[in-house]
Amino acid sequence: MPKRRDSIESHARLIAAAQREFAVHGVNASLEAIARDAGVAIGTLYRHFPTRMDLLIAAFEPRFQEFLDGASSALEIEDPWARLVAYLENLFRVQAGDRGFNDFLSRRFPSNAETERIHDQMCEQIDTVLAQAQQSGQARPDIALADIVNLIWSNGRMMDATGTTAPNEWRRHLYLMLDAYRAERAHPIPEPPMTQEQLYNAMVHLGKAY
Amino acid sequence: MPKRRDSIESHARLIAAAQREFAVHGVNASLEAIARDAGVAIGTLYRHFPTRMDLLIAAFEPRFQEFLDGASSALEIEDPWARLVAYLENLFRVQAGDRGFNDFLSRRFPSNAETERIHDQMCEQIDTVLAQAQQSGQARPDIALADIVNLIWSNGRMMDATGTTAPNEWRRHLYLMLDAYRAERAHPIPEPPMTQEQLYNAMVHLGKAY
DNA sequence: GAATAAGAGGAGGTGCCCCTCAGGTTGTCA
DNA sequence: TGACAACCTGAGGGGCACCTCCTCTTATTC
Repeated sequence: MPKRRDSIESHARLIAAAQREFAVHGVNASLEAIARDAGVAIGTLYRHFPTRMDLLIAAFEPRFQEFLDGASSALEIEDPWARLVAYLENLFRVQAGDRGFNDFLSRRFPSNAETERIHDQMCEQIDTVLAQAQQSGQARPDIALADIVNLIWSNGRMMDATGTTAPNEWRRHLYLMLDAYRAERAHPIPEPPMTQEQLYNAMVHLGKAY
Repeated sequence: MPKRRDSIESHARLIAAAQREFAVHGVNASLEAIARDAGVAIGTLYRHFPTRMDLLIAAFEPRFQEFLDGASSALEIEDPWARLVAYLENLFRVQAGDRGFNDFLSRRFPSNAETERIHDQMCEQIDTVLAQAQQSGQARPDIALADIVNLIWSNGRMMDATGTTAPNEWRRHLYLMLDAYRAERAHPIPEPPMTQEQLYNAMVHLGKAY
């Protein structure tokens, strides 16, 4: 918590700039560009946020809250299928147009306990909502968490391509995929889903940008 | 067409190295890394391939042939749905494990007439195969070329994440999506597909790497 | 209003990449 | 075998990004 007035201001400007830059360029956005955008020197950025992760967490905290609020509402829905749909719609809505937040949800950062906790929590929640829809016979039994994460990944790539020109395309993609998830439309899938371990490693691997 | 023996050899080594590097790092792979991998100096690379695009075309030519051969076989299948499935399975099989070729198919390079022709041809083919499966009542009528391209994009991101650790995951994803494409008991999708123009722009935009 | 500690600035070292070009090398052909 | 054109090399300039650290500035406090 900084004390000096100018320090507080720099802090706020940096967070705002980071949100803008991460939203457009993803979590690997240039820190120098963020400092420029905030109107402060690069040294000031590093004074406030020694690592990229510090800045990421500060920038996405409100967005993650937004996600949690929406998730709570969704989880109150009675019907398991409708609950799954609402949960996923909320999950993707908060990502829409924010390339960085999608990156953030797509990956794992093993060296950071705080984000690991967030991800564990989210994965567990998705797992539960999905399992309930499967138990009710509405969702096909042969899909898994990994398939949902795959959908998150796809969404990121769609943003890379469409930028801001097709801002609702995520919703089309989601509803199309939901039709694939329905039990009554299911046909056998020739490959098993990724194991938990494969999924985890893949989410980490995504961080080693290529 | 180079004449000197050493030149021919350099040429071949460069193409081989480019195939390896593009496969792992995508079409933006470092040209210096390719030269290193080929065991030639960077100047030699530029002598043989003045632009990145020249190298891309040389590197992917055989892979594209492979695709065309598989596509021909698929197109001979009688049943329109089975034809669509075979066509897509071939399309994704040739991309599997080659991040660069996926990039190549995912994008448009408006400044290069040769690749534009290739892409036009491919889009037209997909459009036809899809339309036939729709006319036969097997594929739902509310999907379009853009949805298939979306699947190509998704595939690329899956490769980013899984690398070589889950080499058959593309097949799972494809078959899941095929279930979404089936006409029987399809549910309405709340958003329209991208227009041809939006799709084209998105494919170009993907090139402006972020 | 002066002292001070916290903050801001930004030059500069390092690393990676793009691309060019001057000068040395070598395969080929007469 | 000698001459030459084609070829190869790699240093180096320009860009961008990361990150550090020394210097200067300034809000605050007494």
